[in-house]
Amino acid sequence: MAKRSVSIYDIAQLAGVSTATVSNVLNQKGSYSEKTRDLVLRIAREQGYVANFAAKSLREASTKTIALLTPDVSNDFFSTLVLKVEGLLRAAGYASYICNTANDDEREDEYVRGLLSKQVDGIVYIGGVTHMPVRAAVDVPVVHIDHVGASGMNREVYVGNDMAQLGYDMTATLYGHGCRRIALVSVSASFYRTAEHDQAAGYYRFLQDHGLPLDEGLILEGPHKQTSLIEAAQLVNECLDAGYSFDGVVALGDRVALGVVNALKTRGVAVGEDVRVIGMDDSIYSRISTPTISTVRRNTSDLADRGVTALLAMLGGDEPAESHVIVPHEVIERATTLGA
Amino acid sequence: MAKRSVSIYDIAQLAGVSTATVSNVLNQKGSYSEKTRDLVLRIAREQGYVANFAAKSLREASTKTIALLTPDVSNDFFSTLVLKVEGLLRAAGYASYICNTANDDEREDEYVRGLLSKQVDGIVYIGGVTHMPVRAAVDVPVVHIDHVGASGMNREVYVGNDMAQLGYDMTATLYGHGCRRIALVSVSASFYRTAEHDQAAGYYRFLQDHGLPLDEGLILEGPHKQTSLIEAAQLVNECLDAGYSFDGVVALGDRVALGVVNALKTRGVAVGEDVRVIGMDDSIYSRISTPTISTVRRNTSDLADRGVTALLAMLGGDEPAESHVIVPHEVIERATTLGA
DNA sequence: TTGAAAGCGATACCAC
DNA sequence: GTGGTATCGCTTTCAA
Repeated sequence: MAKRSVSIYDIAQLAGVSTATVSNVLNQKGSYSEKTRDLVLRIAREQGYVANFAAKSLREASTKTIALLTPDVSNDFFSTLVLKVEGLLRAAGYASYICNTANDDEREDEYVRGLLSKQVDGIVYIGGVTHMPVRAAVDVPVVHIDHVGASGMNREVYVGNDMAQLGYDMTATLYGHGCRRIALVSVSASFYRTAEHDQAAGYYRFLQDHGLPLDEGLILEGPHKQTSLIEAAQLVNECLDAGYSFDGVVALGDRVALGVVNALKTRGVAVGEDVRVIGMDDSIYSRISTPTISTVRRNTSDLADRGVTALLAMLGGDEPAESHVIVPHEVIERATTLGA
Repeated sequence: MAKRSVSIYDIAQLAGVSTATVSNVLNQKGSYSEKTRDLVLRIAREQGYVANFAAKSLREASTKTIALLTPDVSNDFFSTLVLKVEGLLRAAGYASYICNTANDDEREDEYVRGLLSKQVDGIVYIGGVTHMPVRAAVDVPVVHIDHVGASGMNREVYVGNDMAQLGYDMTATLYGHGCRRIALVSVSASFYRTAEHDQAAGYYRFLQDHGLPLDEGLILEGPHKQTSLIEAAQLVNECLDAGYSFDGVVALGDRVALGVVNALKTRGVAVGEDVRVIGMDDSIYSRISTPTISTVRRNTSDLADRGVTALLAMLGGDEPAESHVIVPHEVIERATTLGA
């Protein structure tokens, strides 16, 4: 089906030289006269020559391709990360193969198996949680960016944020504005499971450090059976209907935060005054909301950058500088904590 | 760098048979005894054999891979389409190679050239506008889904909506609610250039058909230099500040609509009552807004389905049933046209 | 500077 | 039912 294209052999024939010479010219390797170079190049252009990637890969046992495994490209945060990683890799001469695992273990296995057969030179996990079965068979360098899933392979690097500290800082921000009854809202289910646990741990630690009581009624966890937005709103309503009250909300995600804000607004609560809310990821949701939502920015450029740097080092045969890279985060205060 | 994997030859040695037999067993082709089959399969499994994709592709001059070219994966509508197309192709045994062109002609050229050398079996353009230079060299089947860019190749199919009719219907919806001074807001720039022109044409035609005057002051076009959201809000403010007035807004996109709604709300206009607004794409933006935004749903499942069906037909060597497929759209009325 | 030839891994034709 | 072998397009050594 694919184009029966002109091969290096055809070019050689037309130029009256050998395939070796053509290959040299095309790859700017070895030596050749200026005359042959011009001739070969001209003919190649005239014939519309395009190198056969399969042949090249077969011969070189390398595809100059990196697989990007992400649970959900339609997620704002992940897709930004994917795009940035792709850009950096492209600049380094690597193509990216984007794989959407939909957080489905089986699908991921299938992918990884396929990727191995496709001879990808490396793998970058972006976001989500992974199980490990197939991973054992992988012997290309692997980088995890904001991805949970220890495995203990040799050429492997983790890049991410300090999620516990992040949860701590979110809580601290609210506390700084005078909040003393702070709720935690998550619609985790399985998606970010472990990462969310870390954040929750930070929240718990802050409460403890500051002598605030831990009220089980203020820990709102949804099963993530519907849109985060709807579910978060529901959790808030159930909580308030049950007679609990709070003056601050740590929302694990901007979508969740938006749901919380909407629910509060509907109940006539002055968000940013009576109740302060902070979300996470600095996504579009936090910016389009009225009032605008305070959030935590995790530097995607940094995450991508550090991850790719480590990967390229490993691809070059070097040991990466660190196997665990922590990128700093930054609290962005907006109307839901600063008030009007 | 890539795994120095067990080859078919190794399996043959260990099983004491020829590579031909191993290949047959592995591909369930030709004939072989049950005994050899079990033996070969067992050894292959034991050795963790994975077929070398490059070798296979080289030999078969086909990669069972389809390239998906989209201008912007972070766009809600496109990414949904990409995901659906990918799913359908996977089910048909094809892998997808997702390429983000960022609507950059040069980058697209680079991609297409690369794809050809990678021997993709087909190309699916999803959204956006394309120029054509490199396309001339392509001789694999091409499908355009919601994509503008005629080329006139032989194996080529267009799948999309009737954008002019869509613009017409949007206007008609507002008209049906009594609107008579209807503005058109677009932040097009180059992105959907032609598609938006079609929609605008539908809007013009409706005005004409119903004897409404065309007021140049109500045609708001932004250069798309910033977020659609911000820009749309700005356009609305400028328009109103200039003394124009309107009772309906056709927004070419839900993000644009959201910007319009926000601007109006800020100015104290009762959206859905004094001014009615309709957007397009039925994206998350139209659903999270307060008030919820009326919109036009373009059936992504249908678009993906029709496109993939046509592609598979062409890959199978058949002529596709139609070269231009128009998928119906559907107006979804919400609070911004129905009122409270 | 240039070329002949081996070989990457898998497939498929054609004998046996 | 099974196996020898040419072949896909390219890179790379080694000689000339």
